[in-house]
Amino acid sequence: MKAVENSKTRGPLLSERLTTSGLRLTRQREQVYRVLLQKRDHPTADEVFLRAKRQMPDISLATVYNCLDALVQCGLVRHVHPGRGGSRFCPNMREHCHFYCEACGGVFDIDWPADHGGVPMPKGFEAKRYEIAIRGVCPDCGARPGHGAPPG
Amino acid sequence: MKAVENSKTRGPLLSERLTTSGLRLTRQREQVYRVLLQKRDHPTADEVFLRAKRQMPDISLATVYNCLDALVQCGLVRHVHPGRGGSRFCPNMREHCHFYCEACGGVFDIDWPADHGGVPMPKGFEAKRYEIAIRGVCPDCGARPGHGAPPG
DNA sequence: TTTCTAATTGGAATTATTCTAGGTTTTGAC
DNA sequence: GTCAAAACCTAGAATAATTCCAATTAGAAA
Ligand SMILES: [Mn+2]
Ligand SMILES: [Mn+2]
Ligand SMILES: [Zn+2]
Ligand SMILES: [Zn+2]
Repeated sequence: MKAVENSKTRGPLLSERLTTSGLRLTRQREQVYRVLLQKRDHPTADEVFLRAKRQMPDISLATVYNCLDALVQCGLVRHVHPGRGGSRFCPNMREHCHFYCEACGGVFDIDWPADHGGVPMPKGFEAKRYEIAIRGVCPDCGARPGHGAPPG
Repeated sequence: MKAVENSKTRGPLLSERLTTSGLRLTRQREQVYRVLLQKRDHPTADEVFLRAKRQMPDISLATVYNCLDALVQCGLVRHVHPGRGGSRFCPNMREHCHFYCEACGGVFDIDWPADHGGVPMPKGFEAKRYEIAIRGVCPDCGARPGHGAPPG
Protein backbone atom coordinates (compact mmCIF):
# COMPACT_ATOMS: atom_id res chain seq x y z
CA MET A 1 0.00 0.00 0.00
CA LYS A 2 1.57 3.16 -1.22
CA ALA A 3 1.58 6.03 1.21
CA VAL A 4 -0.67 8.81 0.04
CA GLU A 5 -0.08 12.35 1.12
CA ASN A 6 -2.78 13.37 3.52
CA SER A 7 -3.29 17.09 3.39
CA LYS A 8 -5.09 17.01 6.73
CA THR A 9 -2.01 16.07 8.70
CA ARG A 10 0.95 16.50 6.40
CA GLY A 11 -0.02 19.27 4.10
CA PRO A 12 0.26 18.77 0.38
CA LEU A 13 3.60 20.33 -0.15
CA LEU A 14 6.32 19.11 2.13
CA SER A 15 8.33 17.01 -0.30
CA GLU A 16 8.07 19.47 -3.16
CA ARG A 17 8.75 22.53 -1.10
CA LEU A 18 11.84 21.03 0.43
CA THR A 19 13.35 19.92 -2.85
CA THR A 20 12.64 23.17 -4.65
CA SER A 21 14.56 24.83 -1.83
CA GLY A 22 17.43 22.40 -2.28
CA LEU A 23 16.57 20.57 0.93
CA ARG A 24 16.00 16.87 1.49
CA LEU A 25 12.91 15.10 2.73
CA THR A 26 13.71 13.37 5.99
CA ARG A 27 11.69 11.47 8.56
CA GLN A 28 12.46 14.12 11.13
CA ARG A 29 11.25 16.97 8.96
CA GLU A 30 8.07 15.07 8.22
CA GLN A 31 7.50 14.45 11.89
CA VAL A 32 8.14 18.04 12.94
CA TYR A 33 5.78 19.31 10.26
CA ARG A 34 3.16 16.73 11.25
CA VAL A 35 3.37 17.89 14.87
CA LEU A 36 2.84 21.48 13.83
CA LEU A 37 -0.19 20.63 11.70
CA GLN A 38 -1.77 18.43 14.37
CA LYS A 39 -2.16 21.03 17.09
CA ARG A 40 -2.01 24.57 15.84
CA ASP A 41 -1.37 26.27 19.12
CA HIS A 42 1.92 27.93 18.21
CA PRO A 43 4.23 25.66 20.18
CA THR A 44 7.75 26.62 21.17
CA ALA A 45 10.70 24.61 19.82
CA ASP A 46 10.81 22.73 23.07
CA GLU A 47 7.11 21.88 22.91
CA VAL A 48 7.55 20.66 19.34
CA PHE A 49 10.44 18.55 20.59
CA LEU A 50 8.33 16.94 23.33
CA ARG A 51 5.47 16.20 20.95
CA ALA A 52 7.71 14.87 18.22
CA LYS A 53 9.46 12.53 20.64
CA ARG A 54 6.24 10.69 21.39
CA GLN A 55 6.37 9.00 17.99
CA MET A 56 10.06 9.38 17.35
CA PRO A 57 11.83 8.92 20.66
CA ASP A 58 15.33 9.38 19.27
CA ILE A 59 14.83 12.78 17.70
CA SER A 60 17.05 15.43 19.24
CA LEU A 61 16.32 19.00 20.20
CA ALA A 62 19.03 20.26 17.87
CA THR A 63 17.30 18.46 15.03
CA VAL A 64 13.98 20.02 15.93
CA TYR A 65 15.61 23.43 15.69
CA ASN A 66 17.17 22.44 12.36
CA CYS A 67 13.89 21.08 11.01
CA LEU A 68 11.92 24.12 12.07
CA ASP A 69 14.50 26.25 10.35
CA ALA A 70 14.22 24.18 7.17
CA LEU A 71 10.42 24.44 7.22
CA VAL A 72 10.62 28.19 7.68
CA GLN A 73 13.16 28.46 4.86
CA CYS A 74 10.98 26.61 2.41
CA GLY A 75 7.93 28.67 3.27
CA LEU A 76 5.76 26.12 5.06
CA VAL A 77 6.05 27.46 8.57
CA ARG A 78 6.22 30.86 10.18
CA HIS A 79 8.63 31.79 12.90
CA VAL A 80 6.65 33.84 15.42
CA HIS A 81 8.32 36.16 17.94
CA PRO A 82 6.27 36.79 21.04
CA GLY A 83 8.61 39.04 23.00
CA ARG A 84 8.77 37.06 26.24
CA GLY A 85 9.84 33.43 26.30
CA GLY A 86 11.00 31.36 23.39
CA SER A 87 9.90 31.90 19.83
CA ARG A 88 6.97 29.95 18.45
CA PHE A 89 6.02 28.27 15.22
CA CYS A 90 2.90 28.42 13.07
CA PRO A 91 2.01 26.32 10.00
CA ASN A 92 -0.73 28.75 8.92
CA MET A 93 0.74 30.59 5.95
CA ARG A 94 -2.32 32.68 5.21
CA GLU A 95 -1.92 36.33 6.03
CA HIS A 96 -2.82 36.75 9.65
CA CYS A 97 -1.61 38.36 12.81
CA HIS A 98 -1.13 37.07 16.33
CA PHE A 99 -3.09 37.75 19.45
CA TYR A 100 -1.20 37.17 22.69
CA CYS A 101 -3.37 36.69 25.76
CA GLU A 102 -1.75 38.40 28.72
CA ALA A 103 -3.71 36.25 31.15
CA CYS A 104 -3.09 32.70 29.91
CA GLY A 105 -0.20 33.20 27.51
CA GLY A 106 -2.15 31.69 24.62
CA VAL A 107 -1.38 32.66 21.04
CA PHE A 108 -4.24 32.96 18.55
CA ASP A 109 -4.44 33.55 14.83
CA ILE A 110 -6.46 36.61 13.90
CA ASP A 111 -7.48 37.24 10.32
CA TRP A 112 -5.97 40.29 8.84
CA PRO A 113 -8.30 41.95 6.34
CA ALA A 114 -6.88 42.03 2.84
CA ASP A 115 -7.51 45.77 2.52
CA HIS A 116 -5.01 46.65 5.24
CA GLY A 117 -3.27 49.18 3.03
CA GLY A 118 -0.05 48.90 5.00
CA VAL A 119 1.88 51.70 6.63
CA PRO A 120 3.25 54.48 4.41
CA MET A 121 7.03 54.12 4.34
CA PRO A 122 9.38 57.09 4.47
CA LYS A 123 11.50 57.51 1.36
CA GLY A 124 14.09 54.77 0.94
CA PHE A 125 12.61 52.17 3.26
CA GLU A 126 11.69 48.98 1.44
CA ALA A 127 9.16 46.97 3.46
CA LYS A 128 9.21 43.26 2.79
CA ARG A 129 6.73 42.05 5.37
CA TYR A 130 4.61 43.15 8.27
CA GLU A 131 4.13 41.39 11.57
CA ILE A 132 1.29 42.58 13.73
CA ALA A 133 1.11 41.59 17.37
CA ILE A 134 -1.99 42.29 19.41
CA ARG A 135 -1.85 41.97 23.17
CA GLY A 136 -4.91 41.68 25.32
CA VAL A 137 -7.26 39.15 26.86
CA CYS A 138 -8.68 36.15 25.05
CA PRO A 139 -12.36 35.16 25.19
CA ASP A 140 -11.86 32.42 27.77
CA CYS A 141 -9.86 34.61 30.13
CA GLY A 142 -12.23 37.53 29.66
CA ALA A 143 -15.15 35.30 30.65
CA ARG A 144 -13.62 34.27 33.96
CA PRO A 145 -11.63 37.22 35.25
CA GLY A 146 -8.84 36.35 37.60
CA HIS A 147 -8.83 32.69 36.64
CA GLY A 148 -6.48 32.82 33.69
CA ALA A 149 -3.34 30.85 34.39
CA PRO A 150 -0.40 33.25 34.41
CA PRO A 151 1.71 33.02 31.23
CA GLY A 152 4.95 31.12 31.28
CA MET B 1 23.72 76.04 41.38
CA LYS B 2 20.51 74.11 41.36
CA ALA B 3 20.26 71.42 38.72
CA VAL B 4 17.62 72.25 36.17
CA GLU B 5 15.86 69.54 34.24
CA ASN B 6 16.94 69.62 30.65
CA SER B 7 14.21 68.18 28.49
CA LYS B 8 16.63 67.66 25.62
CA THR B 9 18.62 65.02 27.38
CA ARG B 10 16.67 64.01 30.44
CA GLY B 11 13.08 64.42 29.42
CA PRO B 12 10.77 66.44 31.60
CA LEU B 13 9.20 63.66 33.52
CA LEU B 14 11.63 61.24 35.07
CA SER B 15 11.29 62.24 38.71
CA GLU B 16 7.53 62.65 38.58
CA ARG B 17 6.87 59.52 36.65
CA LEU B 18 8.95 57.41 38.96
CA THR B 19 7.35 58.72 42.15
CA THR B 20 3.81 58.45 40.84
CA SER B 21 4.62 54.80 40.15
CA GLY B 22 5.91 54.35 43.69
CA LEU B 23 9.52 54.23 42.48
CA ARG B 24 12.49 56.27 43.60
CA LEU B 25 14.68 58.60 41.62
CA THR B 26 18.21 57.22 41.64
CA ARG B 27 21.45 58.18 39.94
CA GLN B 28 21.42 54.92 38.03
CA ARG B 29 17.92 55.42 36.69
CA GLU B 30 18.81 58.95 35.63
CA GLN B 31 21.88 57.70 33.86
CA VAL B 32 20.10 54.87 32.06
CA TYR B 33 17.35 57.22 30.92
CA ARG B 34 19.93 59.79 29.80
CA VAL B 35 21.70 57.14 27.74
CA LEU B 36 18.47 56.19 26.02
CA LEU B 37 17.63 59.80 25.20
CA GLN B 38 21.11 60.59 23.92
CA LYS B 39 21.24 58.11 21.07
CA ARG B 40 17.88 56.84 19.99
CA ASP B 41 19.04 53.79 18.11
CA HIS B 42 17.12 51.22 20.15
CA PRO B 43 20.08 49.78 22.07
CA THR B 44 20.01 46.38 23.73
CA ALA B 45 20.34 46.13 27.50
CA ASP B 46 23.99 45.32 27.03
CA GLU B 47 24.58 48.35 24.82
CA VAL B 48 22.86 50.55 27.39
CA PHE B 49 25.16 49.01 29.99
CA LEU B 50 28.29 49.82 27.99
CA ARG B 51 27.19 53.40 27.34
CA ALA B 52 26.10 54.00 30.91
CA LYS B 53 29.42 52.73 32.25
CA ARG B 54 31.33 55.47 30.45
CA GLN B 55 30.07 58.03 32.96
CA MET B 56 29.24 55.67 35.78
CA PRO B 57 31.91 52.96 35.79
CA ASP B 58 30.47 51.09 38.77
CA ILE B 59 27.00 50.51 37.42
CA SER B 60 26.18 46.84 37.00
CA LEU B 61 24.39 45.02 34.24
CA ALA B 62 21.78 43.75 36.67
CA THR B 63 21.06 47.34 37.63
CA VAL B 64 20.70 48.33 34.00
CA TYR B 65 18.10 45.60 33.60
CA ASN B 66 16.37 46.81 36.76
CA CYS B 67 16.44 50.44 35.66
CA LEU B 68 15.13 49.64 32.21
CA ASP B 69 12.35 47.70 33.84
CA ALA B 70 11.53 50.63 36.12
CA LEU B 71 11.48 53.03 33.16
CA VAL B 72 9.19 50.73 31.23
CA GLN B 73 6.92 50.36 34.25
CA CYS B 74 6.51 54.08 34.69
CA GLY B 75 5.74 54.62 31.03
CA LEU B 76 8.87 56.45 29.87
CA VAL B 77 10.43 53.72 27.81
CA ARG B 78 9.22 50.99 25.51
CA HIS B 79 10.45 47.46 25.57
CA VAL B 80 10.89 46.41 21.94
CA HIS B 81 11.07 42.77 20.85
CA PRO B 82 12.88 42.21 17.58
CA GLY B 83 12.69 38.44 17.27
CA ARG B 84 16.38 37.75 16.86
CA GLY B 85 18.91 38.83 19.47
CA GLY B 86 18.20 40.58 22.71
CA SER B 87 15.30 42.91 23.27
CA ARG B 88 15.76 46.63 22.73
CA PHE B 89 14.65 49.85 24.35
CA CYS B 90 13.08 52.99 22.97
CA PRO B 91 12.36 56.27 24.74
CA ASN B 92 9.96 57.44 22.03
CA MET B 93 6.53 57.04 23.55
CA ARG B 94 4.60 58.43 20.59
CA GLU B 95 2.63 55.85 18.67
CA HIS B 96 4.98 54.35 16.15
CA CYS B 97 6.10 51.06 14.76
CA HIS B 98 9.52 49.56 14.17
CA PHE B 99 11.35 48.90 10.97
CA TYR B 100 14.03 46.21 11.17
CA CYS B 101 16.64 46.33 8.45
CA GLU B 102 17.53 42.80 7.44
CA ALA B 103 20.85 43.96 5.97
CA CYS B 104 22.39 46.00 8.79
CA GLY B 105 20.22 45.05 11.77
CA GLY B 106 19.25 48.67 12.38
CA VAL B 107 15.96 49.53 14.07
CA PHE B 108 14.06 52.62 12.95
CA ASP B 109 10.97 54.41 14.20
CA ILE B 110 8.24 54.69 11.60
CA ASP B 111 5.26 56.93 12.16
CA TRP B 112 2.04 55.09 12.40
CA PRO B 113 -0.84 57.07 10.97
CA ALA B 114 -3.51 57.85 13.53
CA ASP B 115 -6.28 56.55 11.27
CA HIS B 116 -4.99 53.00 11.31
CA GLY B 117 -8.44 51.71 12.25
CA GLY B 118 -7.02 48.63 13.93
CA VAL B 119 -7.84 45.05 13.12
CA PRO B 120 -11.40 43.83 13.65
CA MET B 121 -11.36 41.44 16.59
CA PRO B 122 -13.35 38.23 16.68
CA LYS B 123 -16.00 38.11 19.42
CA GLY B 124 -14.53 37.94 22.89
CA PHE B 125 -10.99 39.11 22.13
CA GLU B 126 -10.13 42.30 23.96
CA ALA B 127 -7.20 44.09 22.28
CA LYS B 128 -5.15 46.30 24.57
CA ARG B 129 -2.34 47.30 22.26
CA TYR B 130 -0.89 46.73 18.85
CA GLU B 131 2.76 46.28 17.92
CA ILE B 132 3.68 46.46 14.26
CA ALA B 133 7.02 45.17 13.05
CA ILE B 134 8.14 45.85 9.51
CA ARG B 135 11.06 43.94 8.06
CA GLY B 136 12.93 45.04 5.00
CA VAL B 137 15.86 47.13 3.84
CA CYS B 138 16.68 50.58 5.15
CA PRO B 139 17.59 53.52 2.87
CA ASP B 140 21.34 53.23 3.47
CA CYS B 141 21.46 49.51 2.75
CA GLY B 142 19.18 49.87 -0.25
CA ALA B 143 21.54 52.47 -1.72
CA ARG B 144 24.59 50.24 -1.54
CA PRO B 145 23.41 46.70 -2.17
CA GLY B 146 25.61 43.99 -0.76
CA HIS B 147 27.43 46.37 1.54
CA GLY B 148 25.13 46.26 4.54
CA ALA B 149 26.89 44.78 7.53
CA PRO B 150 25.13 41.55 8.49
CA PRO B 151 22.95 41.91 11.58
CA GLY B 152 24.31 40.78 14.91
C1' DT C 1 25.44 0.21 -5.76
C1' DT C 2 28.41 3.66 -5.07
C1' DT C 3 29.44 8.00 -3.72
C1' DC C 4 28.83 12.52 -2.20
C1' DT C 5 26.96 15.60 0.68
C1' DA C 6 23.25 17.12 3.58
C1' DA C 7 21.25 15.99 7.82
C1' DT C 8 21.13 14.12 12.54
C1' DT C 9 22.95 13.53 17.09
C1' DG C 10 24.56 14.52 22.02
C1' DG C 11 26.90 17.49 24.33
C1' DA C 12 29.38 21.72 24.89
C1' DA C 13 29.20 26.60 24.24
C1' DT C 14 27.00 30.98 23.85
C1' DT C 15 23.70 34.55 24.69
C1' DA C 16 20.16 36.90 27.10
C1' DT C 17 17.97 37.38 31.22
C1' DT C 18 16.68 36.52 35.99
C1' DC C 19 17.70 35.28 40.65
C1' DT C 20 20.06 35.54 45.15
C1' DA C 21 22.20 37.31 49.05
C1' DG C 22 24.45 40.90 51.19
C1' DG C 23 25.56 45.73 51.53
C1' DT C 24 23.93 50.69 50.76
C1' DT C 25 20.81 54.47 50.34
C1' DT C 26 16.45 56.71 50.85
C1' DT C 27 12.37 57.71 53.37
C1' DG C 28 9.49 58.70 57.02
C1' DA C 29 8.25 58.25 61.99
C1' DC C 30 9.78 59.65 66.29
C1' DG D 1 18.95 64.19 64.09
C1' DT D 2 18.17 58.94 65.01
C1' DC D 3 16.44 54.83 63.74
C1' DA D 4 14.02 51.21 61.37
C1' DA D 5 11.85 49.67 57.20
C1' DA D 6 11.76 49.49 52.48
C1' DA D 7 13.74 50.16 48.20
C1' DC D 8 17.78 49.83 45.65
C1' DC D 9 22.39 48.37 43.94
C1' DT D 10 25.87 44.98 43.15
C1' DA D 11 28.56 40.69 41.79
C1' DG D 12 28.11 36.47 40.69
C1' DA D 13 25.39 32.24 40.25
C1' DA D 14 21.61 30.21 37.89
C1' DT D 15 18.41 29.53 34.26
C1' DA D 16 16.45 29.54 29.58
C1' DA D 17 16.78 29.60 24.68
C1' DT D 18 19.48 28.83 21.00
C1' DT D 19 23.58 27.76 18.37
C1' DC D 20 27.83 25.37 17.53
C1' DC D 21 30.73 21.23 16.95
C1' DA D 22 32.66 16.86 15.57
C1' DA D 23 31.39 12.32 14.58
C1' DT D 24 27.95 9.31 12.48
C1' DT D 25 23.97 8.36 9.49
C1' DA D 26 21.19 8.46 5.64
C1' DG D 27 19.02 10.70 1.21
C1' DA D 28 19.40 10.74 -3.57
C1' DA D 29 22.08 11.48 -7.90
C1' DA D 30 24.89 9.07 -11.05
MN1 LIG E 1 -0.26 31.93 13.55
MN1 LIG F 1 11.06 53.06 18.66
ZN1 LIG G 1 -6.30 33.72 27.76
ZN1 LIG H 1 20.24 48.77 6.88
